[in-house]
Amino acid sequence: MAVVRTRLAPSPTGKMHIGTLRTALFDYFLAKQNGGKFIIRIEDTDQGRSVPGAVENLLEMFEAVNISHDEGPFLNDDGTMAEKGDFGPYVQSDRLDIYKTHADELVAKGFAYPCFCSADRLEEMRKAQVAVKQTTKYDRKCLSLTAAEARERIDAGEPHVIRIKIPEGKTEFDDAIRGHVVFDHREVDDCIIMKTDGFPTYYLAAAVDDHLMQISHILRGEEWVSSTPKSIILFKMFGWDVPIFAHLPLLLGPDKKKLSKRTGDTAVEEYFKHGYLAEALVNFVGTLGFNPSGDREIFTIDELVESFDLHKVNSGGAILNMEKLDWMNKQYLMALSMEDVTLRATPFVSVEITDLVERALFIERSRVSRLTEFNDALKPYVELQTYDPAILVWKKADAADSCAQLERMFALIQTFDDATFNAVDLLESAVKEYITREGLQNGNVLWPLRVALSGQEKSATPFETLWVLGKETSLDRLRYAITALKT
RNA sequence: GGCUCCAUCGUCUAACGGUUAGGACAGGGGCUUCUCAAGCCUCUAAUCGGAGUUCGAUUCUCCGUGGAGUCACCA
Repeated sequence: MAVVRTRLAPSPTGKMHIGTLRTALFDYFLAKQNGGKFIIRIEDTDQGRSVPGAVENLLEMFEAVNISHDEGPFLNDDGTMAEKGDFGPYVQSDRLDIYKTHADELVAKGFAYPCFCSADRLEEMRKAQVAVKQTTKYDRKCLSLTAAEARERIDAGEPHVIRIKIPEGKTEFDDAIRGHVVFDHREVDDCIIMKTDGFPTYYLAAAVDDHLMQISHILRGEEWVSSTPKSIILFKMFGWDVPIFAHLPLLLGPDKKKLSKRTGDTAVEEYFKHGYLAEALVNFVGTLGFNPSGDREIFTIDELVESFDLHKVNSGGAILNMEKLDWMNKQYLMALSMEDVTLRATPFVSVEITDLVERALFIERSRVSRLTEFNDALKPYVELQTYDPAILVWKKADAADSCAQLERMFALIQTFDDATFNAVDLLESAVKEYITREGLQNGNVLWPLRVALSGQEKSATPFETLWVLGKETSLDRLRYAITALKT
């Protein structure tokens, strides 16, 4: 098989879209699996829509999800950008002369023609076509111009565009995901390939670059299938080999329509802000429309690279199941080491990161779904929240018993050494041995102990809480609870 | 509306033409248990409809139906 070269060709019009991430992932899977290259190319041919900082944001997101490209723009440590790769430049606005040359070539060959129609005329024309239920497409008014006439008007400085002259016939192609697709050219518009401002449109720029950059597989969203004939026609006009097309199923909102800002979060950045881990997001998005099969749900990125198969990609759109993302995020959270939890949670936490906070984060990581929940989860550890002393009493006991148990615990815990306080399981066995030795019931002891330590009816185990708080704070809280029960 | 694509539990999905149609999320019940979380067990829940091919269709073909995408000097 020839060298696999995939490319992601985003337009810098805002934050990175979650669908863009999925396409990027599949590009990456396919390239890595075949020892190929993954290229990023910036499609900024619409000057009006380009947003400053969008490329930087895109590259930052790539860094965040830990997938790297082989060619294209890269972010330097100082925030400036540089390019890597032998097929640059990788930003289309730096390639204008290339497109101009190619457009001229098509005009010279009679495959394309200048058009002087105004936006107003075009609109009128479309209205008329819609009125008689015709396909809306350019009526080829300017095709009848002679070369001399056109030359004269261009030289006179008249604004014009270049349109491709779609030949008669039909375009057939084998989509790697969808199979055989046929389009009759009667449905294909003489679309514009060069705009008045001298910039190319997507069709021309993408075809030229995909060829020049030796792209073997074009992965893109399903919204592009209907424009595929235009791309293929261009490849053929230039006499180039046509790459393999694969149209990915759309990512849908809860309304089953193409995911938009109205119906859910579309920006990858938003998912990070909401406290999702990059690994979870990659796992989730990377298995949407593609499943390695088997009864597993959690996959590392390398496992996805290994098992990826373009031909096993679904063709139906996928609604984002946010509950499942939460569940998946939790799976990753629970697997984090103490060091990693601290690292990930720190940006979401408003209190100072102390040893106590680190321990609390480690314990709470299996009790939250998203990083944003840590801040609240931390509060009872950092500072005892006021509570009704009545909650100290276990449902099967009374206040007097609870108070007595707390006093015994106070005495017991005073005897614990540093080594015991250094490990949750040591604390647990020490307390439980005492309970057994004294012939007590777990509930009578553990419930008041835990509530006194956490100040909460629902919380982590008393042993975990002891470990987080340390001896001194633990005893303080027990003393407080005992006093509260006595008054 | 034209064109194109798509169709398995509510959602994400699995199933060489032969399975009691499997798994996961969510939901219900239970176990465990000092509470919550986790874990384990369990229940509810799907092949859009109709023809055809076949000994046998979730799977192949056709026709419906439904949904989506697209019809810009945006990508």
